[in-house]
Amino acid sequence: MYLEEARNKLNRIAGIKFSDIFSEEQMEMIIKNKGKTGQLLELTLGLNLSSSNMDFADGELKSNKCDSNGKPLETVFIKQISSMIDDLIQQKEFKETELYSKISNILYVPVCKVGNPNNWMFLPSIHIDLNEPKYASLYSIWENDYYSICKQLVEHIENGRDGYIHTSNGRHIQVRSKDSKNNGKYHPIYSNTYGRYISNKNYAFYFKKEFVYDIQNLN
DNA sequence: CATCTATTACACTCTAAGGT
DNA sequence: ACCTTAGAGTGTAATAGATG
Repeated sequence: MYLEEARNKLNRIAGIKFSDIFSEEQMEMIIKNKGKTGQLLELTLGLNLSSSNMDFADGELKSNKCDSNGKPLETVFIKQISSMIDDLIQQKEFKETELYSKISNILYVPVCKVGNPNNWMFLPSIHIDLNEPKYASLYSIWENDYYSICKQLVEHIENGRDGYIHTSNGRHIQVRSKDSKNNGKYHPIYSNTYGRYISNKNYAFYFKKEFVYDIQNLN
């Protein structure tokens, strides 16, 4: 499915409260399972859940918790970094990274989660196509963020007191820890470049709230 | 310096994919 | 067929930072 098709579908259900879109059973899952809303959105748009890198044939779906005005209440998760850690350490060309392909064409969907889950709703989406002239400023921010973060990670590894990576920030993009325990253990990241573990747990790319504020101002 | 707010690190659930 | 891992989604406690 292409992003545009999903955008049309989404905008037909934007503003309708969840209890009028989802079944009682689905509503129960939304309350119990913290990650369910994004998955139900994918299913409602006609996507299949998968762990492939991209949601659409030509782009990515990103939903985020916000208030009734669309003000973001959380950072936006992008992807884990363990699979591309050596690309980051070696500062691979931004346009050739999995990160770029993931964020170069985004359908951003704010999800208003105020009060009773029955009254939650999707808000109108924002389509961010980095090739559009109006988003040229975003491209340079993200490119700068990417190389800045790469350098910060290397700095942590080579000169930090523990030799491990730590939270690294750009203007819009951030790398910070994101992992869970399995049998009491995290999932450390191993670097082939250094031939050793460079973290004690997994880390991920996130968009900071500034990203949302900026794309809202551009629209 | 006490209190409020934002950020950071960690926690949790589910699914697909891949190995045995 | 079963188990493990990675990746998608989130929530929240504790800390750091801002503010009166």
